Amino acid sequence: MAKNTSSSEGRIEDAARAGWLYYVAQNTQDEIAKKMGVSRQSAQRLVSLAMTEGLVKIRLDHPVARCMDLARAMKKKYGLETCEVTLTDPTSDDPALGVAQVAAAEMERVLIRKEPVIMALGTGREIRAAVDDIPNMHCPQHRIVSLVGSLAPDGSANDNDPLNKIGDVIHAPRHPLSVPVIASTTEERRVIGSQKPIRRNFELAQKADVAFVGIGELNDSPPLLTDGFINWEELKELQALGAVGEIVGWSFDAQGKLVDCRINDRVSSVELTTLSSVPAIGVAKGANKLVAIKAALAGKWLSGLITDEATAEMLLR
Amino acid sequence: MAKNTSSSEGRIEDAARAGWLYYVAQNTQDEIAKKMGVSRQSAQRLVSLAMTEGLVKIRLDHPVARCMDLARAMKKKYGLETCEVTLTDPTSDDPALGVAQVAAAEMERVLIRKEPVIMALGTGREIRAAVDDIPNMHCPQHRIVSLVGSLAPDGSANDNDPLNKIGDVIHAPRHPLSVPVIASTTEERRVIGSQKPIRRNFELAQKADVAFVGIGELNDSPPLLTDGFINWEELKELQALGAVGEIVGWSFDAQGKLVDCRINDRVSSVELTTLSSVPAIGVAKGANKLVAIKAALAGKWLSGLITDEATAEMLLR
DNA sequence: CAATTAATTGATCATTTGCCCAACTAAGAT
DNA sequence: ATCTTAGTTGGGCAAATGATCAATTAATTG
Repeated sequence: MAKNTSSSEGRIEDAARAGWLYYVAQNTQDEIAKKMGVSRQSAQRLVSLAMTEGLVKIRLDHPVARCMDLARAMKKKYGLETCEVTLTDPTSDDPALGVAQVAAAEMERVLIRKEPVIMALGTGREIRAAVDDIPNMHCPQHRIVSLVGSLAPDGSANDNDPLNKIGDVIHAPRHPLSVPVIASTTEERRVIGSQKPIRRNFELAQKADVAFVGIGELNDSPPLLTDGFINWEELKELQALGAVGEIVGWSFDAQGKLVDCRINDRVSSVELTTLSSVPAIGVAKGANKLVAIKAALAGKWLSGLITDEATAEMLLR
Repeated sequence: MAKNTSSSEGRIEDAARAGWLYYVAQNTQDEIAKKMGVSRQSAQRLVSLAMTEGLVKIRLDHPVARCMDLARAMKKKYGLETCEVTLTDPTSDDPALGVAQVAAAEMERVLIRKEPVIMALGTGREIRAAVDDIPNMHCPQHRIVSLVGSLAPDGSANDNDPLNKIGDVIHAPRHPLSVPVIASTTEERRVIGSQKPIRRNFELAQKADVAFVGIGELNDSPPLLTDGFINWEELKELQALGAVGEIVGWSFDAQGKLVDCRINDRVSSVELTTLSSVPAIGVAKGANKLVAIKAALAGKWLSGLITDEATAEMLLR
C-alpha cells in the first residue's frame, strides 16, 4: 500500500479511502487500519475526517407518509408551487438540520440539468448549510447569482458567503454582489443602485430560474443586528412598525407587507418585488421563525417552502 | 409521539424516522429510543432495518486521484468513451462491491433527465446490485428494456430480474424479454426470434440510449452453468473453442470474437452486433473476470467500463 | 546544532453499538 | 380453554467506537 506520510492533499485522499472502506465496504476500523497500514486510532481519525470534510453524504430515501401529507396540505393552504417537509428532531436546536439536506438535494436537482440555468441565493444559515451539503459537480454552464450584498458593515468581504462555496464545489461562474447588505444612508443606497455592474447583477437575478432564500426573524437578536448591519434603535424602530421577518434584508410585517421605513430604504439587495417572476424557495423551520414564515407566506413572497414536520404542523393550525 | 404498534407499513416508516434521527440528526440509539418511546434495542433494530431496507444511501464524494488517473489511462488505452474506477477492498469477495454503487450513480444520472430515454439492462450480479442501489424516483417518461431473457430453463419467471426491481423503484414502464436466456434448440431460437412482441423488444433495445451490462467469465462454474442454461459438456465445448467470457449470453474468445458454435446459435438475447449503435457500459471487476473483461474490450463490445482500482491496474499492465 | 513548538501517535478508558438468548405476547389451531 | 407457533421485547455481554492525554516525532527558529 502506498505511503502518504503527510501532505494535506494525501491526507484527504486517505480520508476518502478510509471513509469508503468504512461506509461503503462496511469495514471495521481495525480492518481499515490493517489495510492502510496505520494504527486503529489513525484509521478512526481518517474516517471521522471523511465525515467532517463532507466527503461522505448520507441521504435517507423514504417518503415518510406524514411528511408528504403535511407537504400536500401546505401546498393547498398557502398556494405553494412546491413544498418539502422533513422530519423533526425535537431536541436539536440546529436551525438548519434537515431542511439543509433537503434544500441541498433540491439544488442538486436543479444543477444537474444540462441546459444552463441561473440560480439565485439569499441569506441565512440554512442556505449556507445547504450549500455545504452539495456534492462536487461540474456545471460550468450554470450561473449563480447573489441576491444580497456580501460585504460586512466594515467593508470586508464575507468569506462565509454561500456563493463562493457553491461556486467552488460545482465549478460554475458566480456573480457576487459586492456591496454592503444595508447601505449606511439612503443616498449611498441610490448611488449603489445606479452602478453599472450592480445593475447588471440585478438584471441577472431577475432572470433567475430559481432562488433559494432564508427567512430571517426579527426578534430581539436577529442576524441583521448581531452582524452589525443595524443597531438596537433601528431594530426597535422596525419592530415598532410591525416588522416580524425579513428576506434578503427586506423587512415585512405580519401581513407580509414591506414596512415603509428608513431601514428598508437603505437595503441594497435585489428588490423583492422585482423577484416576483422568479420562483423563490424559502428554507426555514423552527418555532422562533414561525411568525416570520407565516408573514412571508402571507406576502406571497415564496413559491416554495422547505421546512420541517413540527413547523408545518404549526403553520397548518 | 404517535404509536405504531405494528402494521408492516408503519414499521418501515418508523425505520425511516429512526434512520433519519441516527444518520442525519446524529442521535445516539438511546436518544432515538427515548424520542420514539421504544427500547434501546428496538431503536437499534429500526436503524438496522433502515439500512437493510436500503432506506439510507451513503455515497462518498471525492475524486480519489489515483482512481481518476486509472480511469483516464483506461480510456486512452482501450478507446473507451467513459470509464469509472472505484476503490478496491482487497479482502472482500463481493463481485459487485463498489462498482454497483458507481453504476447506480451513473444510472441515476441518466434517469434524472427530463427527455425520455431508453435504458437497456443486461445480466449479472453487478447489474442487479446497482439497481438495488437506485433511490426512488418518478420517471414514467423513460423506458427500461431487457437485453436478455428473463425465464429460467424450467420456464419460470426470474423474480430476481433487475428489470422488475428498477421498474418498481423508478416507476417507469418495463419491457421484459419473456423467453429463456438460451433456447433448447436452434430451431426454438429461430421461432422465438420471429415472434412479433419479441421482435418489437429487439427493435426497442436497438434504439436504446444506453445499456448497462455485466461481463460473465467462462471459468469452471459460470452463472450460465449454475443457473442450468448449459450443461457441463456444453461448457467444455465452449472452452475448447476458446470462449473466455460472455455478455448477455453471447460467448466470445480472448480476441473478443463471438465463438461459432451450437450454444451461441441458441442464445435468444439481443444480438451483440446489433447493439453496436448503443453505448454499452460494462460493469465488472475482479481478478477472475480479468480475461473476460480484456476480451470484451478487445472485441470493442463496450463503450464504457465501470471497474475497480485493482482490476484497472491489471488491465493496464 | 540546540531549543522551542506544533503535530502526530498510540495507550487507556468510557460510551455506544451489535447480537444472542430467554422471557413474554398475540394469534391461530386443536 | 389449552396448546402451539411465530414474532417481539429487553437483559446482558462482547466488540467497536470516540475521546483524552501523555509521549514521541517532526518542523522551525534562533
